[in-house]
Amino acid sequence: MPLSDPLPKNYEYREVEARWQQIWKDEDHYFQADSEKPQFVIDTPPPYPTGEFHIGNAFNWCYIDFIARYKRMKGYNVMFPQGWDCHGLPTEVKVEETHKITKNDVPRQQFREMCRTLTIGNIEKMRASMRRMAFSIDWSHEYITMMPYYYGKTQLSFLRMMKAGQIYQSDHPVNFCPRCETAIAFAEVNYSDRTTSLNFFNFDGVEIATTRPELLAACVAVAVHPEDKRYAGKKDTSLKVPIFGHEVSIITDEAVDPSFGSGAVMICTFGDKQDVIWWRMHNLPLRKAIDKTGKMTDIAGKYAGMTTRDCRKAILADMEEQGILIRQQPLEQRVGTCWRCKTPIEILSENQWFVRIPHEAALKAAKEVKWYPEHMFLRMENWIEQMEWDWCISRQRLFATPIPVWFCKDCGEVIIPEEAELPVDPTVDQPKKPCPKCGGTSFAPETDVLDTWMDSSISVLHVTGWDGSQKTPPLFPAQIRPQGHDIIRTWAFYTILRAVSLTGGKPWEQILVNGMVLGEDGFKMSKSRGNVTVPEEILSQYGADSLRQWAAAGASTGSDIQFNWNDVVAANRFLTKMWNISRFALMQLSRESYHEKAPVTALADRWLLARLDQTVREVSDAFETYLFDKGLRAIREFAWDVLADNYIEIVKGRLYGGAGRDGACVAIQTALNSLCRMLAPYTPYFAEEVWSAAFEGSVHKQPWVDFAYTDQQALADGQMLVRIVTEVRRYKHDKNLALNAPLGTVTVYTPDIIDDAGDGSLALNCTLQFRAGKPELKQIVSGVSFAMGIIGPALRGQAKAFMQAIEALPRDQLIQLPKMVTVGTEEIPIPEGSVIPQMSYTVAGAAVEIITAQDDLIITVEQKM
RNA sequence: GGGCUCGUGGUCUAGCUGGUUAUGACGUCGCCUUGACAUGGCGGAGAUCCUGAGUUCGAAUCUCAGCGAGCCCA
Repeated sequence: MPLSDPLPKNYEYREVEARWQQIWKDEDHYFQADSEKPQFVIDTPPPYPTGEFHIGNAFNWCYIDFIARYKRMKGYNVMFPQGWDCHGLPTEVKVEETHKITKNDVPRQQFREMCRTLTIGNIEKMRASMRRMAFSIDWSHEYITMMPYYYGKTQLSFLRMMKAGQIYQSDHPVNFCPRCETAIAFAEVNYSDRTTSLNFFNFDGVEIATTRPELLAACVAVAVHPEDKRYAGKKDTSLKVPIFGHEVSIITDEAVDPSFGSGAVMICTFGDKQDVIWWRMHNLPLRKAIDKTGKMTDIAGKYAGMTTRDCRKAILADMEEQGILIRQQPLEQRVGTCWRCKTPIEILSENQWFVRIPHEAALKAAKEVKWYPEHMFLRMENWIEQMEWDWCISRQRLFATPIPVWFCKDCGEVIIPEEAELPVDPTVDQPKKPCPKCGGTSFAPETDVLDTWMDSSISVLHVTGWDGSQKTPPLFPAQIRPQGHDIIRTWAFYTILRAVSLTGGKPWEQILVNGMVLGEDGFKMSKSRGNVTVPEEILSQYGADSLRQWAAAGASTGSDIQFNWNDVVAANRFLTKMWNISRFALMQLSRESYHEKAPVTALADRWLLARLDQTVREVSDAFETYLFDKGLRAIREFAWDVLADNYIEIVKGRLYGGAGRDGACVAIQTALNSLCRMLAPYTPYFAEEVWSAAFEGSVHKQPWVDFAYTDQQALADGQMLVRIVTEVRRYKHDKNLALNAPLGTVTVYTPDIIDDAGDGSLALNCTLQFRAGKPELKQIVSGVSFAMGIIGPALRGQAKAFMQAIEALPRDQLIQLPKMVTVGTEEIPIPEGSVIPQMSYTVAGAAVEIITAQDDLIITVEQKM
């Protein structure tokens, strides 16, 4: 064993972490294509390359890395790929800001190139943080969605689904962000509260309340409740729209709330989602009053060209002038906003591309996946069941995967490329053949691009080796998807949908859902709140291993986790403690040679190994079910409480003294070895540093701990030994004695005699003798306790009265319990073992002093005079 | 308005398939520099387990209602 150099006094995480980062090789974590081992493929989330790896990412990746490292040690062929979900609006916005341009100021291709350059730089920065965190990523399986090799697959998946009839083009109302000038999906709509004014006005004799007067030009009907007596007989009569003058009918619909305003509502195309429902149900005409840039269209007459805001003011002013504006009142409402730019969305009817939602198949696949924690499945179920519209996948932006389609200028036919031609950019490339329908040779490119989720929702297909040549990719399905609960309805759902549509099966066997990271104040981290902590700050103050422990132990799996410096500091202290334990262990093991195969016979040594056995099982179980907090707690308890505070203190004398030293050395060596392995997934730097000082090779190449040691007697007696030590410590403390002060003869009375191999005497600096049974002292009953586990089931409703009866008995009767007791008017038998008298003792003579007197443990001391 | 999750010492947190003295950390108080560690050891104080009702012999744990928080959705 390489034990020549003692460990330095302090654990310098800065030096250690930097050093191992240099020594470890990327290849150590590569997935081996030709391996015999069972595969464990992780469908890692591809983060958006903002340039900053934030604490939410760090938290998520810690979970992934715990799993990857554990599974490797368990003998799996692990793939921990790393993707980058590049496309999207934030990068476009950043480029516009940086270059002080708008997307239309430069050629399309040049703008996209600027986006790519920015993205590459951002990825570079984030990779550095991830390496510092010691994430065991397989960099040979990195993917960047903006690269041709990836977006070609996105396009291929588009064509396949289109050919299968799962993707279609349609004129349909969609959520539209006028600021981003693009359609967005429901998943991208957020809702926020705002106060607006509800305007009551005279609509050709009917009072109408509306929050959107600017949509008057788009009014296509007025609706009332069928039972509303105020409008009885008015059904199908027509009204003249004020200001604009076109005629609309009165229709009836159950969904109108008669108690809201006047009970009559104007239907416009489109003010909100309800308008869309009515529009479709009643087959109403379409009047587009707002265009894609949020300006009024020609049908708005003199208001054309105004923004919706200006138009609202102008129309309200005109209504007032005409004397038809009755009154206005404030109204709290929730308005849909674009999740990226917070602009209120409009619902516009535009020609867009859609993916059909296969509700049943998606739900079935979602059910087949094992969810951790289980209840997260409900979120998916609720989402799928309430989806009404298909998924709008076209976007009117630039930095995204192009939709691989042209239109024949002569006949309008949709032209698609051969799969072998992919990737294509229809705004650059041309179809290779004339139009199959009319033979035309001039084409218009589809300038719309794909929703970014179209890229990221095939991550699992990409990492499992999908290239379109096979129905099921070679490594499909992946074993696990780790992700946050915020993207269940997006990434998780879309991935299931795409896997079902393209392969017919579930994408992963398991999904592990982690919580959100909240700030120290318990609120979501946000710059405006000033409660943001970045991983780099934690890394530079306490190191990666401490941050990783916070992620593991800060909250149970699935719960949101509050960031907390205390936990990071505590994690750091644990490393210090563990370091000193390791130093002590290595010092002992190298101080003098010992027999590595020596039998372990002393009680303390057997107790340590039996407790280690328990710990190993607990930690292994925790990893199998992804309860990382539980695993780390078990390790800490074993290392700190069992090993350091009790075991080492108890056997120190034997380690220095000589006799029985071998067994202790074997026990310590075994414990240290196991601890390093169990810590390896949590604290890879620390575990490697200690392992390399004590053992051969890399801890990360070791198999998971395979240790079994069952010894019930040692567990019980060891625990008793710990109690004895604790009691004597307390006694010395109470007597203001130093803990190593000599104590004369201490006698321990327990039901069965304990053989501590002389450890107790050395540890407590006294002559410790063990006796079975009870001492010759004056016994008194100080109280009584009950075994509820016996009394409850045996006596049910009589339990309380029974206990009261027992407590009412004279205390001295409890030493020899009677067989029966009177409860109320009834004599009932006392169940075996149900009543436990609490004994205490007094000193008969002055010779001994009592340290403690409990039911099963009495300790006396005979002070040397 | 609906769904999900949660409410435990000053702070954060475990337990929550009902049954010893409710776990641990941070903080706090006292004692101790003992040959791994003062970034430590030992000991202590500190909890109406959000409120109310119910089920039960027994509730932090199960049920219902209320209050409050977070997330997701309408």
